[in-house]
Amino acid sequence: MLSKLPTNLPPHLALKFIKVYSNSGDLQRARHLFDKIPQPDLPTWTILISALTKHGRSLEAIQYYNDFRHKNCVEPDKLLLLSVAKACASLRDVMNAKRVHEDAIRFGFCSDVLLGNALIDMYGKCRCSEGARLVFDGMPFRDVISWTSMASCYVNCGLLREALGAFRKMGLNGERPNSVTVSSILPACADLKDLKSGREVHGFVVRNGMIGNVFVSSALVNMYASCLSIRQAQLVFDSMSRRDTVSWNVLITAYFLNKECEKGLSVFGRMMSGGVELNYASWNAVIGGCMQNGRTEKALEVLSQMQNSGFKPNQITITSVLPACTNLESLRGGKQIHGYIFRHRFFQDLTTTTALVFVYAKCGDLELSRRVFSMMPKRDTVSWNTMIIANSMHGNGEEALLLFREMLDSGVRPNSVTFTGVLSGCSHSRLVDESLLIFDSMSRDHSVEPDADHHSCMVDVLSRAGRLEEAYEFIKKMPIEPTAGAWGALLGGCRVYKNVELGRIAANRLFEIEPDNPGNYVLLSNILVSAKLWSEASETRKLMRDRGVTKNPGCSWIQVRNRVHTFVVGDKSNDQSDEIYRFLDYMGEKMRIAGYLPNTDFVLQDVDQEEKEEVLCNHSEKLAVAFGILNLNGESSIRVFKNLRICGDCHNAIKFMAKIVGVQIIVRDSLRFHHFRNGLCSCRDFW
DNA sequence: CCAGACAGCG
Repeated sequence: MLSKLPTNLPPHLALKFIKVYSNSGDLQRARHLFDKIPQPDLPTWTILISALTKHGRSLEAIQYYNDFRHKNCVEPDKLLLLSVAKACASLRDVMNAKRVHEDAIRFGFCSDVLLGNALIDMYGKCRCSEGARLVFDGMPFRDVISWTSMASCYVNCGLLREALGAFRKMGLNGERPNSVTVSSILPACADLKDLKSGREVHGFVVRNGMIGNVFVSSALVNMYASCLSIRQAQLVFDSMSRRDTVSWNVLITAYFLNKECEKGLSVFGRMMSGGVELNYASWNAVIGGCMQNGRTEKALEVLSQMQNSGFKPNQITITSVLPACTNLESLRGGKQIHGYIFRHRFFQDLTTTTALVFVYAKCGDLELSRRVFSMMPKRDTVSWNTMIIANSMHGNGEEALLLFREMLDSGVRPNSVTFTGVLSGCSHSRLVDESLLIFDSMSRDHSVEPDADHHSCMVDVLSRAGRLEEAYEFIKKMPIEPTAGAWGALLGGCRVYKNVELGRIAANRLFEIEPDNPGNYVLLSNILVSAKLWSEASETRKLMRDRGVTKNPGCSWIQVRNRVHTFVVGDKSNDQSDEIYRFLDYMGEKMRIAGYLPNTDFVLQDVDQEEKEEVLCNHSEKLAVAFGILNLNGESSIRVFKNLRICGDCHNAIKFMAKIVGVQIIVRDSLRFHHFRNGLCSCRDFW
């Protein structure tokens, strides 16, 4: 067909045909015809470029615009620049945005409000507030749209206070905000959780009769929800005369955000039975909401419901349910979703890939985590943080530190999470001097003020290095109130280095701050027992009992093939229990020969020595490890998960087991990962 | 020429 088109048309006819084709959306023909014209005139360029933009073919529009700039001596007109500005906005193409801006200045369109507004909007979509400001400040006249575009640009750039400032200032400059302004500004109040400003805007909305606008009222519901004023959110929703899918989605999100899962689910139910059209955001809001509230099983149930309704999980769905694979510690599930991500080419997306990096790390497979990270085309603060934290969890402080330096070199700015990650990595690897340097540089070089967690990390660094007095001094000199994290770090150090005196001080503070945490009583009791202060140890346990605090039952689990097998202390409920105990007996003998001595300090019950040793053999982590070894199936490593900190005797015993059996044993306890290999643990015995 | 909801890190 194309070949049959007339060629060598006179210009006025070519323009006519290009116009017809462009308007009917047949851009293939329009382009074909255009490309044959040796010297297209301005109206022809404009027609083609604006048609391309209008039909979402922004990349082509920009290509033609650059052609136009290169080979043309014709000046662009306003309409042409407007179209290209729009194309740049939709592609967030800052480089070409600047060219359009340049041309607008060069050809004297600076004083045009319409084009100026379009340029502000373009810069806003490109997240370039400096550019937008330049245009805005240079405008001789500004209207509501100029102000709204500027405020909207600030919101896009995360400059929320500036956005609110623009909203307030425009009134002083004689421009009255319209409903678009209001719905641009409310998300800023929401993100800032600034209920006061939000109410102020709400008042403005009521006074100006904008409440009937569905954009405005949905934004109000969202604002109240973000500020955790769920009743207000519901009231606004109830008062709405007209509601669309987004209004409902916002209300669903509101309840999940306020931790009211059942209400969120029931709103979703009412939405479905009321015949309101569902979209991806509706499903994702429910699935994501369940995930955020720890309702993993429910999330997966809604996921299959979603698929049954003909919605294929999209990038956001996948990113929301990925953490389910860490909640269940299901590496296999993670790999399945990885396949899905790969097949659907969700790989370019930073958020999705970052979530995957984290899932692999949390499932215990740091190698896979590294591999996904290394394939990421670009990385932002969160993705670097994730990889740093992954290494810290696995006890690779040196690598965490290297990644941190690499992150700085690549020009990505660290935030407070970055430092928590690096510092905790340092503490696990005993990198004391390095972490002191980094701690000092936080505020000075990176304008991140150390918070309570960072201080706790430093106490941990010093405590694990055995510098307990220094750690205590550090706590005493802290500019902020020491948290349970700080005292807990000191107490942990006291356990490792058997320091009774400081252990008592730390524990007594902890008994005040978090009287219900059983771990603190257990730790102090362990310290006292190892110092042979039996009566004081039993006093501690009595204190715990008197306060009605009970030790959380320890439990360990391991996934073999598709099933998760769970063990508690002395568990005999597993199908292979007999085999497990026989194996542990046999192992015990071999371990003793290799030099293993049971450490009964970790037994809390008042029983005699022989019984104590027996109780040790029963610990859930030992049972799970034994089960794993018995079901290796040719794998060279096993992964065990435990809900509490690993017991010291088990830690020692597993080192022997890993050496004797010749496998890698990975145990994730409540704090970190331990990689046991060849008689050693990656934590270098500072668990 | 200006507006909304759903996703990642301790």
